[in-house]
Amino acid sequence: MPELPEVETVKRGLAPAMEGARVARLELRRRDLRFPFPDALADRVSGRTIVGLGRRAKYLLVDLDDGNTLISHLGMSGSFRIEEDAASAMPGEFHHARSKDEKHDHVIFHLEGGGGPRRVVYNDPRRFGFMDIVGRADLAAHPFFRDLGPEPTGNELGATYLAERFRDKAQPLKSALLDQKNIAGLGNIYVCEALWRSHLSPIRAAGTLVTPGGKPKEKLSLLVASIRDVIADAIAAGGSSLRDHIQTDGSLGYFQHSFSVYDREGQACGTPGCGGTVARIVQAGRSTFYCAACQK
DNA sequence: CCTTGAACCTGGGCGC
DNA sequence: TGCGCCCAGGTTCAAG
Repeated sequence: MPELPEVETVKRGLAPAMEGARVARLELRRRDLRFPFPDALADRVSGRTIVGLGRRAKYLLVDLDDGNTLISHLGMSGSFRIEEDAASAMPGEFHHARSKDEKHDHVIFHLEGGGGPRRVVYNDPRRFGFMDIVGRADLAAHPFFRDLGPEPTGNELGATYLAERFRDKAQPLKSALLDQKNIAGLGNIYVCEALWRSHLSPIRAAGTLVTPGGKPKEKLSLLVASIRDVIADAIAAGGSSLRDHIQTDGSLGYFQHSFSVYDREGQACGTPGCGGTVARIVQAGRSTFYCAACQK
């Protein structure tokens, strides 16, 4: 589920509980998620102190005091939650609501220091998530990160860069934006939303946003601005939260209420004066939502 | 090189 | 109540 804004929200939610804490024990409740856990993962994390949390694309990074970084990807259905000790636990209804999923609690950080003993629990019904551990110096060269494009936040992403990547590409915009080598962290939801905001069709060839000389057309600059805006808005809203994704404090996000096209097939397009209807098509095996009337 | 499709896995929703 | 089918935020392979 989690695209960049959700992972960023998870990171911010976990930081108070994890940063500066000592991992008394890392508990692995099975031998794998999508991939087998790396050798001796529990031993390599247990006893270490967490010096900070980070994020790259859709990856959560847990920096340890021995120079290693635990890498966590939440796949489609991964989530973290914080459990304080029983004395200060949430009311019964909350416990009841989550108890049925306990069989999908796969990794538990038993933490201590800077407050009472507590647990950070990784839950992932579909087990598309994965974890690895690597020395900080080797992070950028790790296969997960080596080919990633720039973050769509701040000023890292620019129209000139994207023009280089899109030049002469017949690939549809939807697929080009989902490709993590072009931009890191976008997923199905925010690609649909960014294209709608910039009035660009998901079917349109990426190369049509570049001049014959290789410069970004104005439309491409607008797309870059839309991508930055939609990501910033989603982070500001606390990340969206659909179905099985629950934020670390147990509450649901609310940005899904402001989706303009995603999961809105058949509804009226929100572009002022458009009057079109949101359609659902399938591209590369995945749903695309857009308005054919105003996205060209 | 490019693009598509299947695979990984469970659960929710819907039609019957 | 239940069965069967389709769908879901991501990534990685294999195949054409």
